[in-house]
Amino acid sequence: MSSTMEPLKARRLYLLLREQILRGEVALDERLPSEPALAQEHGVSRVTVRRALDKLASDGMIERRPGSGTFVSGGKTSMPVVADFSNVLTHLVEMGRKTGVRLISFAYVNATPAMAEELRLDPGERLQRSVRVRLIDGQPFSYLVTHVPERIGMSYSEADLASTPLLELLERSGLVAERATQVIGATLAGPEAAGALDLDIGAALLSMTRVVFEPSGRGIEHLQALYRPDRYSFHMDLERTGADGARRWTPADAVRASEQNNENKKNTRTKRPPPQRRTKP
Amino acid sequence: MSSTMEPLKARRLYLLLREQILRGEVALDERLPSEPALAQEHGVSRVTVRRALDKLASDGMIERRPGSGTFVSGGKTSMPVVADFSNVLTHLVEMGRKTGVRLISFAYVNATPAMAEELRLDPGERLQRSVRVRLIDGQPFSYLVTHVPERIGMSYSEADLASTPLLELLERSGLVAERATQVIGATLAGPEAAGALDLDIGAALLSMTRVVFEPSGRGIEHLQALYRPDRYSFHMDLERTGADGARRWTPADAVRASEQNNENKKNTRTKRPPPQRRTKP
DNA sequence: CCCGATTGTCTTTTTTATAAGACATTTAGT
DNA sequence: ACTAAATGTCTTATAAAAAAGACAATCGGG
Repeated sequence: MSSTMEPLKARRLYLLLREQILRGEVALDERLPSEPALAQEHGVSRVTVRRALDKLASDGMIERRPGSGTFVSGGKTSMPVVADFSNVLTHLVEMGRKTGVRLISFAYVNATPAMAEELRLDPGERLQRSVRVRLIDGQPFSYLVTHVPERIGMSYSEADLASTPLLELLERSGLVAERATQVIGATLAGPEAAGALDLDIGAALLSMTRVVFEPSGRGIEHLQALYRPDRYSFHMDLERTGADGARRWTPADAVRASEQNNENKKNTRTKRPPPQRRTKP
Repeated sequence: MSSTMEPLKARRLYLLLREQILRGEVALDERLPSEPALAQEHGVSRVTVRRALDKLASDGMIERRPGSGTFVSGGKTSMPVVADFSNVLTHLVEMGRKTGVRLISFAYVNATPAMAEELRLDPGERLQRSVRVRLIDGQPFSYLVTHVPERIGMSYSEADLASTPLLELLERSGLVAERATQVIGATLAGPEAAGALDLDIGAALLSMTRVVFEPSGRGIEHLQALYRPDRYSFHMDLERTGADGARRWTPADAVRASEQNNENKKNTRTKRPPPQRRTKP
């Protein structure tokens, strides 16, 4: 299965160290082996080790102190902006108000066969296609490609799109969103998405595809969303209800945006999350 | 933000074409530009174009016909094994029965500070750490790293782990799982996960971190799961309930495993999904 | 204050990826 | 059967990444 397109050695080592750190195999604030040691251990040159460490440092995962060594610096400093889960979409609407939106492109296109099928429309039907980027604190965190049937898209303007969440626009114009399907997956960043999200090409992205239907069964919105996983993730709290025979997990809460953590590699000494644990009775 | 670790040209082109195909900018079964044309268009040599196309072909995204050209071959042939959403975990338990499990490693370790905090335990407490790979039809689709407090882990054997889902083992030994938190994100495959999941290093992975608590508030399971997004994804169907004033989206269904599609590059002519659309009334 | 070990920054050589082109093979159409 | 255009497979030259080593700058500890 592995093709000949082997990653470069530096990238390989980067991903290896990254995996170890994320998994906690190297504890927080612990010193990594020295560069010469890593070079020998992995059978590569020090230049290569250095490139891998450079990338880790720019990710904010390690901190390098000349003369002392390189140290693991708080891997997961994600702190929440919690929200309700039962209303995933509603939450997104509300969040749309707090965050900024950049409209990248806006046009009318013919539906591809695949798109038409997903929206339960006739193939070749005209669709309004818009590409937007959502920002939080001026930092992009999601890349959204939306397709809406032309006649529906006519009910709002291009300017509306840059300021108001789409679902709100749709309901405002009398449409009823009754059913929706969502698929959450992962993919690699292509040049477009990477550029819009200020990421390297080939970075990991959280993807969500959502199709919203009106009571008649016809689709009124097709959304392909790509998220920077370090700035956005899906959270849910579950509780077990019901007796032992018919036990169930019921959602209580979900979808939260992580406030970005790193971003500035030369910041004021990595703060690690407070221990805040509880002693046993 | 972009570091100096630029992807190679072949990889860059691969991700570019991949993005275009997934986004439907090149329709299904349509012919791509010829190799020389692509080379000129992107300012690279034909060898590089060729390497990018090789990778796309091994992903099953394109089909190359000597003398004719290269064609897009059904990008998303994912077909379901649907399940209920309200009981995400229950579903996983049931699915555990249908799929195979390979136990990769099994050991007792000291809790890292981060792990102890997530489980609300004392730092340094002994944990049972197990690494498993879940298979569906003999193909790996998830890589699971589980941490369980030692005394709890004692209640079952290593062999149990390879055959029975962990949550079932826990409840079988009298423990009550009352609360759980899940976080869904995305990450890049390191060497370990990539090897276990039969993927290239640097592939995109769906990640889920789950922590289960008993009524006392102490954690009894910490699961770090990595999924191959082409074989596993989270699905949910939502319905809008309630009146216009207090409209809500309520989940109806979720978590499904896609039956794998490609995998064998030399298979019996790519079958494309049946059109199966509906005509308007 | 010095010593040893570390990261930071060069240079030079070797290895690998890419570029450029020639030519064979397959296919669809005339 | 022939032709035009496509992929498949080479060869050789160039550009870029990696290896190997030297040396300076910084830090911590004895």
